[in-house]
Amino acid sequence: MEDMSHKSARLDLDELESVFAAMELTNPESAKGRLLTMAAHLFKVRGFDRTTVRDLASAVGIQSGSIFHHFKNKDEILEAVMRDAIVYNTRLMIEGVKASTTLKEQLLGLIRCELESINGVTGEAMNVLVFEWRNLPEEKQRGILELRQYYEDLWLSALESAVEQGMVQGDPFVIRRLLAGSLSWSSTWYRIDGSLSLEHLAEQALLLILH
Amino acid sequence: MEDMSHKSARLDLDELESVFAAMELTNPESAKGRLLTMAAHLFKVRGFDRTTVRDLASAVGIQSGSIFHHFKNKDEILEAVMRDAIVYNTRLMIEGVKASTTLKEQLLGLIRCELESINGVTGEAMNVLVFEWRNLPEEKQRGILELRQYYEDLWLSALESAVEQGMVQGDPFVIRRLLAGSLSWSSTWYRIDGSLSLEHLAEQALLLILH
DNA sequence: TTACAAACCAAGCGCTTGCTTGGTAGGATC
DNA sequence: GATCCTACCAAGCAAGCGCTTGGTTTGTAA
Repeated sequence: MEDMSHKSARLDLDELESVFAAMELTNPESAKGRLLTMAAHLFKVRGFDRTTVRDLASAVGIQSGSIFHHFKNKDEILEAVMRDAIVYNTRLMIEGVKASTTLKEQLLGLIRCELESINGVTGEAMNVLVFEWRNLPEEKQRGILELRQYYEDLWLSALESAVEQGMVQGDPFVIRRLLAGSLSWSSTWYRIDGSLSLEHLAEQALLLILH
Repeated sequence: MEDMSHKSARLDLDELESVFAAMELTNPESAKGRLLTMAAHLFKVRGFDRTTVRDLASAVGIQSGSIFHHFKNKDEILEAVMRDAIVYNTRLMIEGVKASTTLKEQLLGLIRCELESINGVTGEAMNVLVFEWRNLPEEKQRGILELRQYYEDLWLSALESAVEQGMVQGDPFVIRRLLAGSLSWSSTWYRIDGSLSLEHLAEQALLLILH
């Protein structure tokens, strides 16, 4: 049995770094990297279930059976996409928080980071993380949730400070959920090359929580 | 060719009423109604693709082939769930708007209505509408979008008034999208029988847009 | 040159899927 | 009491699915 005296099995920065080192999503040099990028793309536009291993294989120019040289099964591809998406963006968030001096700046930084993660280069993978969650087997969900915790803790501690200082009204947990919905949902309507800049959108989103 | 001089083919209240009369989702008397309720349930918890017609059939106690006496194919079940969910909740919204006197009250009413639609009795069907959208064939998406327009127009006109009066800051369209994300997403974390009442959540959500 | 592993191919197996078919039970209508 | 219609069953087909298998190519390093 595991020690359950802690609320959750937190992972520290070192662990995060080691997982980061194994990330392949953004590496177009390796076959596995290309497979993951294309998987993120197809999983986003068609959904996980409607994407067959034959679709994925022919999209990267190999035979369907060859996929299973790189991944044990289809679920593991989904897991890898999600894991890499989280790890990559958690690193960006940590850097963003470090770089900001005021609390307001920090909140805006977090919002901008999250908007970029879901509408920028890793957008397809993050979309898969958000909208294909149910397709991940439960045991693998737990592992991904653990990775996500680091990320969510950054948000909660920032919001707690903001509430203490009277910048934000309400329960930090509820506010985080409401805001998370707004930001995740942006991928369904926001176009990064449209007339609304991501910076303006981030400021509008910051207005939601500030009082 | 249709007349395309109008931005969208708006449907009026009479049409809405006639579609409403054919709604079966909430009718446990008819076999079709029970089928739709169970479909909404299964589509929500497993997703459309992972719900087989055999699952659905055995859940209502008939043979899998018998489903196709009521629906031409599986897609039409999804469409019917979505259509009934929209029509039912649009009616509630119209009544809510009529009943409110002040603008603030109207906004709170719209928020409460949307929260109830997605977390209350029609919650499973509304969840299917929001999260299984991609699984609906494109031609059917257009029909459902048309139904949704009435509903979205209610929101936009209320927000436009609010911006004019200085109650709300920003572009009504963007604000509506951000808020729609918050409210839709609530189904993933909010429990209607938990410690946070739906009324309190609605007030917290209203705080997001008010300034 | 040989040795070896990683990357991939060609073929197809076993299973599940949406859906079809031909038929039956039971109630309403004339 | 014959006719008809709605709601269903029992059986199964064709297609598509994830994944396996045994073998071949390709790159690397001794």
